[in-house]
Amino acid sequence: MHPLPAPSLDELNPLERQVVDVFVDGVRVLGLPRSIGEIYGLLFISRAPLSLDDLVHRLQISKGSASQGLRLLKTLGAVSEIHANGGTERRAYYEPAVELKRLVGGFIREQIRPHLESGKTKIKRLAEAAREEADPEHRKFLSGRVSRLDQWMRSGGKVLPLLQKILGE
Amino acid sequence: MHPLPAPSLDELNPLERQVVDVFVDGVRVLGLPRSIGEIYGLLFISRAPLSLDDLVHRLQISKGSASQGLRLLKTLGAVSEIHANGGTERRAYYEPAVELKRLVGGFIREQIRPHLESGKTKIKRLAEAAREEADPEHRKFLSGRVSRLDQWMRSGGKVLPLLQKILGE
DNA sequence: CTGATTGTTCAATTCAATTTGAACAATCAA
DNA sequence: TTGATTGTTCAAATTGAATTGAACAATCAG
Repeated sequence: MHPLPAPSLDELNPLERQVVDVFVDGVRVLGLPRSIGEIYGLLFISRAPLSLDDLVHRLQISKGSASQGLRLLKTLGAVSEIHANGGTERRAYYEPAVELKRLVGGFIREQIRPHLESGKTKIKRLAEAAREEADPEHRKFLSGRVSRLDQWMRSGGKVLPLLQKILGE
Repeated sequence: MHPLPAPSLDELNPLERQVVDVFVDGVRVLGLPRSIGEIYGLLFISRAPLSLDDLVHRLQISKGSASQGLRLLKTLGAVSEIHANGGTERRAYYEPAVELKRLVGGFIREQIRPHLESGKTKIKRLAEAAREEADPEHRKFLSGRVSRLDQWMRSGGKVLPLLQKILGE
């Protein structure tokens, strides 16, 4: 009479499902893995903090995924770990950071800045390579392009703190 | 005496290779495929416009990849197609757009705005779902979270034109 | 100590996005 | 028309990133 397994009590309700989907979509735009969106999304719409096991059961993801996902979210400053009982309890629970400023700041710091930095280094090397071009006309062209690249990087560096500032209001 | 094939004349020289790598890296941050970075990068550092076949040979990518890559770059406004002889020549050549403003504008228009739009729609549906929660306390919590999401979207919408403006200087 | 609980690590697998390549259009010259 | 050239499309193959899951710490209670 019951050919299908009973629905798990852990399943997400429709609202939770929708919210999680919004975040799954959102993080894809940012180039982050789906599990990150799932985890943050569920935390975001849950009234009480959730444990790693809660996430594993409700999202039906592996412990490994949950653990790694939480680690990334922590380094992004997007979730914080709390221990009940004034920090004496062993089990950790997680809450989302919900201030846009904080989220954007963490993302910029962890995902954008490192690329800007390594970009600067590479462009220095490019500038040297361009100077070695024999033909003066072509050398001029190459230097022009390299310095444009450099200009882009500077613009990026300038705009990031501004972004954080604007989004912090 | 020559156990390895002679190096293809089409290969990128070291400077070109470096530039292409910078762009490959750059577009990955933006969530775009490697081929996009390769194509744009080579155009960026080439003095003369290149044809599709030039790209295929020098980057050693398939015609399909080159064709699709160029299409995306055109919709982003990052390359323009030119036909010699006042537009009478059949073969198309491509040049990169090198103004940061234009590049950022195209990216925002094609890759960011659509997500913001669809996000808004989803959030409207979320707001309805939240109103259906029976428990008043929990309903309050849910509405709070949904309206925070809405706030984020608005901030995003506000910040994009500002970004374009700042980078256009 | 032993067993239970909580969380991490990482090699192997899975999955999704990109790339390929062959077939197909479209345009032109002879 | 035929053949050559240029470019597009899309199913299939490839590749690389995310996920899994089992083994391994680490911490605690009894």
